[in-house]
Amino acid sequence: MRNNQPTIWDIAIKLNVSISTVSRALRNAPDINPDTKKAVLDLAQQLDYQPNTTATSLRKNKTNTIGVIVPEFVYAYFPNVILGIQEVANAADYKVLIMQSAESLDIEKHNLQAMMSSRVEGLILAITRETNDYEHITSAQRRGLPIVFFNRIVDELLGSKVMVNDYQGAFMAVEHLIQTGCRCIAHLAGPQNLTIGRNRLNGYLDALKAHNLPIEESLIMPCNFEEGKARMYTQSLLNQNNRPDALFAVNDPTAIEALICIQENGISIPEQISLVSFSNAPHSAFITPPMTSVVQPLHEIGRHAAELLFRQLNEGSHFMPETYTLDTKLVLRKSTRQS
Amino acid sequence: MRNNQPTIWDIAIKLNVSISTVSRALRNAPDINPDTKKAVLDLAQQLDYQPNTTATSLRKNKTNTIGVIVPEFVYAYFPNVILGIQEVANAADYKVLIMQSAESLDIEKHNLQAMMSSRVEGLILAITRETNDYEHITSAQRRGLPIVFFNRIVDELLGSKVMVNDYQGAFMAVEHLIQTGCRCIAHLAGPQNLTIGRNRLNGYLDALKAHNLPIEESLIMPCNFEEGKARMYTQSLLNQNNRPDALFAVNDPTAIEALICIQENGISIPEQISLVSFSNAPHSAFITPPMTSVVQPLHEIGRHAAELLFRQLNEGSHFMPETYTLDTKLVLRKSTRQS
DNA sequence: AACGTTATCGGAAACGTTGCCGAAAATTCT
DNA sequence: AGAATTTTCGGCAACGTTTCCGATAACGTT
Repeated sequence: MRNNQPTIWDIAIKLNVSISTVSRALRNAPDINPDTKKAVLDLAQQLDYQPNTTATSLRKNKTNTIGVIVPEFVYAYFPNVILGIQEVANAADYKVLIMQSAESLDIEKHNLQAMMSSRVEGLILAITRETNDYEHITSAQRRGLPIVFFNRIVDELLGSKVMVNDYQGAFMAVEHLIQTGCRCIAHLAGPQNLTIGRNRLNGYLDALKAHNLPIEESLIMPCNFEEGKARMYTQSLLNQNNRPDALFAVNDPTAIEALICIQENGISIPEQISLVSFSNAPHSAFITPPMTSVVQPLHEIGRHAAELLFRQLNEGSHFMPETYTLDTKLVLRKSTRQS
Repeated sequence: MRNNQPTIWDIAIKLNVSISTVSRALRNAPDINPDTKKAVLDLAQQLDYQPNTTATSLRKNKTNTIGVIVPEFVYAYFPNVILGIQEVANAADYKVLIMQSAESLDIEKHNLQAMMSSRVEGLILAITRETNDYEHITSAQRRGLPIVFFNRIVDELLGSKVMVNDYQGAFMAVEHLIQTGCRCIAHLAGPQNLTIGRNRLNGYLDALKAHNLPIEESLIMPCNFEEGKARMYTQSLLNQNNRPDALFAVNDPTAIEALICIQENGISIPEQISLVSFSNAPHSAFITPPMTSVVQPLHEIGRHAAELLFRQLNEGSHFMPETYTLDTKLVLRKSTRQS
């Protein structure tokens, strides 16, 4: 009932040749008579023959598949990166196996096992926010699995990495807030085990220092990408005696939560509080108000990650991991004041 | 360099048993000594053995993989549906192979071939807006590939289908516009070869009729999901002598384009023009102004599609295709007037 | 005419796994 | 004790493909 697809064997008996000959005809083998080759190709076309990739994979010990594991993809960030990945993978005739870890370490481990079991030739990985134990990852690497990391990056892990200039982006964002008159700037921060979280925090801190503004620990909120945290911390910031006049959010989901909270409190943006986000959700331009945002080149992140992975696949063991840092730019919209 | 993963053969020689015994131990075969089974499992664990799924697939003629082809996934709709699909697929221990057709028939055909070549056991498919030739699809079905359609549905194709109550949703939306005082309601329509386009148009038409409003052909714009069309047609609507006082958009991307165009023309929503969309992008609530929208249960669409597919896989040839229609609801926000 | 060369092909093993079948060993029954 | 049964295991073929190796036939060379 399934499995009614023709095989090279079907072609072989129908043409009264051996399966070796059919196989030779279907690839571009040299030692084959042009006539028999044509006959095979014609019949293959007529039967709509599709080579069984599982058989080919097994025989050649090569699956032509790369894996992608992301924490989620309901927000625009990861789908857009994946788009870039698929672009270069398809061009290289590779399939892409996509899995979601749902920000759960257990699911990430499980996904990684499934990837290993599927014998993906390489992996592009953004770890979960709760991944603080890397044994499953290093073990896969010891097995010889090339891994390219992006977005969620930790120093402890070796391998190629694609990141954006988080520090510079954060610095620009906060500097913009200062230049538009904000003096009490809070940061809704990301996980500090991830460079993305640390670098954005450092950009925030250094921008304050560069402009001789004091650093208040109480203005740095550990939202950690966790749903609901940003909303909670924003509320507590709004309740503080010296209410901040600006918020710098570590990413879009965090910023959206803050936005909702601020609006629920009837506080106007940007008159009373400025808000700047870090990401590039296409809808940033349409939310109320249009959000000033540090923009990342999402497709390029995906493309570069995939290209690094394929370089590693091709160059083999003497490939040295590379870290690619892409620039960000600050797009001014209506959630911050005019300078 | 790759392929350094242990096989059952490695386990077999190390324990001085046959590979059959190892195989029996690893699955839950009955005829095996508990002691040797334990020895095998222990060693497998120690070696971090992962079964080679390509070998298993080839041997069992079963890939434990389903395919998903969608036109795009940068907008929130498809990622959310895929989430639902992955949920039930993972629970059934199936992998999900995801491809994008980028609204291109050629790519869709190419993707379908790749799916066949990968021997996916079933497919969940939303065709492109330009798919008007179904030979590649029916041919796959004749081969025995179960296909479940969603979102982009045409009557000509047989198979299970998951849709939402487009007619009812459109009717509610337009009725709401009428009840809030709109009298000249335009429709930014979808492709008429798709039921999604036709049903939403029919809901629009019948709502007008039910309230004794005239139907103007010039108010029905064939945007057809094509990028830029909605913007262009909205502009031409705004230039008309009797400018419409409401727009009903066939989906979110279309509505967003209309929104931009309206705002660029300095026309206020909803005072001068009401706007209602059909979809459930999570950001609908945050755009300027928050958009009144016909909401679809995205996860449920994915879940039902996957469940229908698995039922077909399990029940085999005597499964009769089913069409599942999910209800929509109208969420009132600020892009339409208060009634 | 005998030889070497080339073009073209078939046989067979292999990739890692499963599952049937039969064999040996261990157990139970008479 | 011998027979019958059960438990446990190994051998082997198979899934569809690739690829090495050797065989055959046709050709050209002396």
